[in-house]
Amino acid sequence: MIDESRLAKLAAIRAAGVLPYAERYERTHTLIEARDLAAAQAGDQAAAGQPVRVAGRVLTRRAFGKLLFLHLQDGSGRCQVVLDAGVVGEDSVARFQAWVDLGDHIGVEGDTARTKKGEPSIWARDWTFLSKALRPLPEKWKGLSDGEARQRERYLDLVSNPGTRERFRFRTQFVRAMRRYLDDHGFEEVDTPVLQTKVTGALARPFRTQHNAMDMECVLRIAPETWLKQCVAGGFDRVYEVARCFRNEGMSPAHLQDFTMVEWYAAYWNYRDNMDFTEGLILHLIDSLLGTRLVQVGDVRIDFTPPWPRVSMRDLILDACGIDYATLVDADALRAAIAAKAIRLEAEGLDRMSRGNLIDQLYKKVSRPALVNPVFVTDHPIDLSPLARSNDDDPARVDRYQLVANGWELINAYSELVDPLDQRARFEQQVSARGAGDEDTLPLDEDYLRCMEHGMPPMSGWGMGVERFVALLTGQDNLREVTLFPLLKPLDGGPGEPDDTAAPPAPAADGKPTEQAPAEQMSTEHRALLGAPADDLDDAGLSWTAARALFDEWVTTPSLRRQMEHASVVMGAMARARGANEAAWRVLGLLHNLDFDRVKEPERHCLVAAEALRAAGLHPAGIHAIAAHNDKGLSATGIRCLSVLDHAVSAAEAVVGLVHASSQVLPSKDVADLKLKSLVKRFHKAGFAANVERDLIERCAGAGFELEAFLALALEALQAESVS
RNA sequence: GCCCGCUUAGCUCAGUUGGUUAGAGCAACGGAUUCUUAAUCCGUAGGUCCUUGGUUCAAAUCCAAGAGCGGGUACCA
Repeated sequence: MIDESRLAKLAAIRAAGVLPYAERYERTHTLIEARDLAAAQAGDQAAAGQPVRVAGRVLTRRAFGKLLFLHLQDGSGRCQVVLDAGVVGEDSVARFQAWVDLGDHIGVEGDTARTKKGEPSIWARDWTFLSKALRPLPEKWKGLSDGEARQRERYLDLVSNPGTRERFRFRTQFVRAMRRYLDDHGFEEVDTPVLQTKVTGALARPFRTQHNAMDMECVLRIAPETWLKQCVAGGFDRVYEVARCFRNEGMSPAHLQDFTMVEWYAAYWNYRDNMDFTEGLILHLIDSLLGTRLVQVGDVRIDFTPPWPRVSMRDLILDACGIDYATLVDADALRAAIAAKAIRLEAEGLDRMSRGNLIDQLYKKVSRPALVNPVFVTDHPIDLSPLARSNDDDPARVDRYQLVANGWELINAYSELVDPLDQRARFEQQVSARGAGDEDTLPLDEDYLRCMEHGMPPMSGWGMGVERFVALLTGQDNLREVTLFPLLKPLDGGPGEPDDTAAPPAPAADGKPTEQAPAEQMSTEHRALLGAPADDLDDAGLSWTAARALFDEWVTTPSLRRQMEHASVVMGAMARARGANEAAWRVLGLLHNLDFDRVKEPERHCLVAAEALRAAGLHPAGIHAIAAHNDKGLSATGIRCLSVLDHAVSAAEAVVGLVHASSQVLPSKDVADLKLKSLVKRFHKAGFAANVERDLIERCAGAGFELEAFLALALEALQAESVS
């Protein structure tokens, strides 16, 4: 809800000739710099201060009539500002009281000094209005605590909860420090594709999307792995990427669908070199950013003191439950051993599960939850690692490790598989596993194989979930707490909180306000199809050329083509008269009867077109406007003529028929000879051109035109068109 | 996907066994105040109790369905 009193203040500011939204403000100090200057002074405001210019958001205010204390906050932190009528003048203080609300931004020019009570402050000599806030800040003491609000309106969380600000600052510093460390150790940062044609680099389900121009389905990457290894093949000996990845899978506190992974690869290293380097990197990050190797997450204390144990998965499981999977060579034997130990795995489809998956499930059940302090879990079974190098002594396992802490997998690393024949065999095994019903397998990647066939150096690398690590180091148990704007379902404009982006419904032709049809009256597909009404469009979503091409493809009957072209002309004139987007309005006019040649039934007319127009990219509100001109035929869908644009399309399409009919009865049959007076007369003569729907023409009122003015506008536009 | 929980003023929260006109603090508005820092004091205004339907003489409260969010679990690496 926009605050009425704030709007009134905004108006008062404007009325006084002051810009409520300033263009810029020259700062000399951040608030913390200014505060530190003041703090360094003697404890008395009489002491000569430093002149400063600062700016920030007004967070608190304590007014004593002629003396006013406030706290400003900028990116550095907070500082108290004192507005003393004896210094800035009584007018200035009064203006502040009348104009400034908590949440506004102001600039302050003054001198640093302490107050009588010793608070480091800035004594204003002048202040400047910088930006008016129309909505209030959250509670000033307790901040914003509602979890959903904190995610939906993260800016409020950031403004009012210092802990949130610090956490996201930490994330920035973490990534920055990691980049610096990698840069300092000979790594080069690259960017590889997010939009790709093949699922590659990990075992996960992708998000799918459509590439229109190339007419093909694409996927968003689940990992940058194979691209980075191709970089190494190309001669980047050490390479890394801070890679946004997308996995279309279940949500949980430890899984995001849209997350950041850092991956690096180093030529000539194996996974043991990798572990050594990783221990150094992580300790560097922790030491430089936290200053302690003890991290508290909830009740759990995690100790990063090195060296971190390196334990094979086989030993971990053996220790935890006495099962040695190395002696159990097939899935059934392992299943029997698990059953014999009365261990209950909760996963589904256990009886069909492969040996590798069973080992993985067993590890997750009996071992991983107990791993609190960092551990390198090494030597995974080969089944689950199609891109990792198999062990030279034991081909059933791979040279791989995961860094685990707090029960979370933080890093996944291996000696990379660079043998193209082995890699091809692994891919083929994946493909046959898929054939056997395992959905999450890697498809054969011929491009990647080809690269490997050209020769890759031995190498090792890893991927780290940035959110997981940052969450761990900031003591959070949910990754959303370290994601600035996590994905949330949109709220439809509920009562008291209307959708700010939707245009208000325009008055109907009779001048009474209309209401949007109840959503439940529309079928789901129609609702999706028709979109929300709008009074104007910033962008039709479809160029004139593209619209013309559709028009040529769909509309063949000459009279219909003429009618639609004329409607476009009238729409253009209406847009000009209203100062609306002429190009967009013309497109709507040209396309409004797109499917009329193909669809004759009134209850389907416009629906077929709507589908095609949506596919072509036309703005949903434009589709709504076009469909609304047949709202009688489409009444079952619940669509109604609501916005200015809706009314405009109806009026334009109908008036064209009246003008045409009127000009046809003239001796010359030329629209140039048609007089407005006669057009008006024929409008009111019901028998004349009876199938021209007069009530549609009257919808011009809903687009802001008097009837007669609208007829004049349409006539003039069509006459101008016919001469040109 | 399934199970459980939460949703009351812009924010933070009360609200008894179903019972008068749904309350408080902050924020807002009016007033007092030249050293406050969660300022204080006096006064005013602010509500679709998430939505819809039901039970009842009576619903924020009970029931049902739906929405959003959270937690668990499964799928999934």
